[in-house]
Formats: sequence, structure tokens, C-alpha cells
Amino acid sequence: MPYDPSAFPPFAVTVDLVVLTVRSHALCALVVRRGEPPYQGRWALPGGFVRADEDLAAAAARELKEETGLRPHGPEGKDTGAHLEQLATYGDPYRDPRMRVVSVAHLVLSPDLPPPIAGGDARSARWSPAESLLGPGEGLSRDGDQPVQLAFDHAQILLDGVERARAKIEYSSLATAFCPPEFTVGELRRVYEAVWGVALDPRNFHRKVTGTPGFLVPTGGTTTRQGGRPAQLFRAGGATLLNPPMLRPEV
Amino acid sequence: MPYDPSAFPPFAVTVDLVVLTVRSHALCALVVRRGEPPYQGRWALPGGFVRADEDLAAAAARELKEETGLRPHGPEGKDTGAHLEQLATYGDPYRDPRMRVVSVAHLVLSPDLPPPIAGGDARSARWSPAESLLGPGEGLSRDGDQPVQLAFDHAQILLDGVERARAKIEYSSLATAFCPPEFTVGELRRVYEAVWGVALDPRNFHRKVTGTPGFLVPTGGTTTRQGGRPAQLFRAGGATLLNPPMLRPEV
DNA sequence: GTAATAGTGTCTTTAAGACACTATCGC
DNA sequence: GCGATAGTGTCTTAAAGACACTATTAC
Repeated sequence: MPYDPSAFPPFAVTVDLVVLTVRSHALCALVVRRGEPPYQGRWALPGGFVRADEDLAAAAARELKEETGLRPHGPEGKDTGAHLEQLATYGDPYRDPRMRVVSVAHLVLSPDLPPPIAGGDARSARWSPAESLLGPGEGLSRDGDQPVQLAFDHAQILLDGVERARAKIEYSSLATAFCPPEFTVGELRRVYEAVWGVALDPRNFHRKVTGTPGFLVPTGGTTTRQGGRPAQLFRAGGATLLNPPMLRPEV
Repeated sequence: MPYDPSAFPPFAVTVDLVVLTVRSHALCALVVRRGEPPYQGRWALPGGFVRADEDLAAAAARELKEETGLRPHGPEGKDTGAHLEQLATYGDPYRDPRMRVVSVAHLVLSPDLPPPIAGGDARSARWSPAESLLGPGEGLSRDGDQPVQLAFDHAQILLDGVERARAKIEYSSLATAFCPPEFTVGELRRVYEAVWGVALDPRNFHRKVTGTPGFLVPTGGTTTRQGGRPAQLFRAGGATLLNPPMLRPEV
């Protein structure tokens, strides 16, 4: 460990955010349009520099607040707000053409936000379906008529974030982070279906989630906002690990 | 994303390594003794600065080579060598008393190395049981007579690495990274037992691993190096994901 | 022979997958 | 009534857990 604090290569350190939500039965990611070069006009993940006296998680929370107005709840947080966790760090020497930038990516799972984006600064921002940002052909979904190609290595970061989310809802109760504070079993099932892109059997799903102790807590209320027979409302229970896990089909 | 490449706080970026192996039925981590302040004389994880033109994974591989002589095989690597993956990044502003250092920790899983440590530079290095470095009371195992308290936030990093390893061998074939190129079912079982700190039923374990297609490939040879009846030798198969997973007892 | 590990088989239990069926709303 | 979603029950099947039992070595 040749620690010579006076002679080290200087790096810039940023945080980038993979902010995911479920909108109209599709997994969507928050992207912002870049106002300056490089990649001017291209869509990118929100992010920014870590300040000199700022922890990485604090920087991510600050950026999240600036972009969406959301406040994260940390591990075991009980308040309303989004789930935030560190994802991975990207440090290819040439990932930013201007200088050496190491980016610590974070993953945010949020309930659906009514406006496309509130808060934040003047740049345009929007939710885009993850599928259109990632698909084969590098996301040829239509935005007006232009293909979506994320700036920098953000396509890779987004892919890693989506894969993390897909894997984690399997063995944790994290899918509830996509739901409002009170939700029905059907709404939770539609989250799984959107994130995994599969159809799940409603009867077996119901049996699984209601039969796992500590996963769901009934609030007593009901709702018919999805139509049909009134459904019980639940809150996320204290259980954070799902054992046995929810199994992704097509194995 | 206020990207102003001329005005950013300068950071030093390092890689730290959590190198794990299984020795005499115990999960052990590689630690080196610090030769200079801060934390002079204390044990720490091996690591060092990322060079100006170096990728993070390349820096980790270089440090690993310098410390152990091991060469990592990347994802899907077939050659002999250790498994290396990024673990997490630690960036508390005061984690290093001298300056702002962001450390990208990596996890290495290695077969048992015969010498305590070969190669490397002049500093002393050794394998220590993870339990003694992590246990309650912050690792009061005896080293001569001194308690082991890792420098910086390395106890947290080690804990995260051990937890990652424990979780990952559950649903992947990564436990074979702790084994020599050819190994027996019993040796693989003892790896699981050492990493998890539990006893597994040898019969059920045998049925599980030999019944999972692509997990183990018989080499044709046998060995009696563990005593008793000769055991078949296997290589790790191509399967990287274990489905259904190996279940950790005590759920 | 004993003691050790290797390997197979069998029974029980848990839980997933595939349904049929009923319940309660809006219209 | 119809069509939607909610919720329960039942049967089948996959697989884990708990063993008994046999096999082959070193000594």
C-alpha cells in the first residue's frame, strides 16, 4: 500500500442515479437531457459531482432531491420516500472524454411520481421505458423520431441497475418500494410483472405474499381503484428478506 | 448535472482488496501490516492508488498480483486463477485522516495458497480467520497478544465482502473459486461449511451438487487425500448460476 | 477388525405450478 | 345481466431435510 498522500493522480468523483419506477405497467427510468458538450442534447442519467465534504450516499440523496424532490429512506427507513442504495462504480479512464471521472452509481426505486418531473433545475427530464433505453439495437424507441442512445457509459449503468432491481425483488421485499404507502396485492403483482416483463398467476402470487410472515401488513382499508371487487390495502411489513424467494418464471 | 471540468474537488482513488480463502476449515482474509502512519503497525486490507490511465478492475488485478502473485480470471474466465469482482465503494470524507480518499473495494476468492504469502513487497502479510477479524468485540483474537483491529474502515469493508461471499455461493457456483482446479464433492462441501460456519448433510449435499446439470464435471480421476473411500474428482462446470439455489440452513 | 470418508436410496414435508371455483364491485 | 378484479381451495410435482444403508480406503 504505497500511500504517499502528496503524490497521487487527481480524479473527479461523481454520482450517477438510476432512478426506476413503474408507470402504466412498464419499468421506467429517469433521464435528463444534456445541455452542454460532450453528448450535448443526448439523454443521460441524472448525476453530478460529489462535494468536498460530502459522503457518497449524501451526494446521491442530494442529487435525487434536486432532480425529483424525492427524499430517500435509508436502510430500514420507515418513512415515505424512495429506496436508495449504492449500485457500482465506473472508472474507465476514457469514459468521459474531458478528464478522469470515476462515477459511483446509485440505484433508486421510487413509487410512480404524478408529474413527469417536478423540482430540479431548468433541464428537461422525463421517464422513459427501460425497454426502449436498453433494447437490442441500443434503444430505437421513438422520441419524436430520434433513437435514444444514452450519453457516456450510462446505458451500461442503467442495464446494471435494472438487473440489480430485477434480481433483488426476488429475494427481498424491495418491490414495495415501487408502490405507494398503501397498496393492494394486485398492485404489487403488477410491479413484479412490469419489472420482470412476465405474467404471474394472480392466485399463486396472492397465496405467496400473504403467506409470508412479516411481508405485508393489512391496514384494514379497501379500495376499488383497480376496478372489480374491493381489494384489501396493505403496508410493507418489517420483513426485508423473502424466504423462500419469489421465483422468476422461465428458469 | 453541473459538469464543469475545471472546477471540481480533487479526490484520490484507491482500490482495496478483500481476498478470501478457506484454510483448515476456516474462512480467512488476507491482511497486511501497515508500515507507516496513519494506523502504523495495524493490520489492513491490501490496496493502493489507481493509476492515472488504469481501469478500476485493472488496478485491483495489479494489486492482487503484487500481493499474492495470483492472476484473476474475469467473468467467465476458464483459466486457473482467482475470482475478482467489484464489491462496493467507500467514500466517507474522513475515512482517511490525511485527505479525501475514495476506495473502490474488490472481492477476491482464491484457492488456498500454500505459503502464508508469496510475492509482494517487503511488508508483512498473512491470512487471518475472518471470524477473528470481525467477531463481536471487534476481533479479539490473539496475534501474539494484541487484538486485531483493522485500519481505516477496513473492518466494514471486510464485513461487506464476507457477506457478499456468503450470499453469492448460495445461488452461484462461486464456491468452486475456493477450490483447486480439481476437487471432490466433500472438499466443496467443506468450503460451504467454512464460509457459512454451519454443518451440512453430506448425503443431501452430494445429491444436490451432482444433480445440478452443468455445475460439476467429473474428470475421471479419484483421490484419497481426505482419507476414507476414494472420491471422484470434479472440475467446475460451465453453469454459473445455481437454480434452485443451495439453501443456507437456519432460516 | 475399526475409523474414516464416499456414495445411493427412501420417506416425509414444504412449497411451487396449474388450475376450478366463488365473491364483490362498476356498469 | 356482463366483465372486471379479489380471494380461497385442491391437486400435482419438484425438491429440500432427515435419515438408513452400503462401498472403499488407511490403519
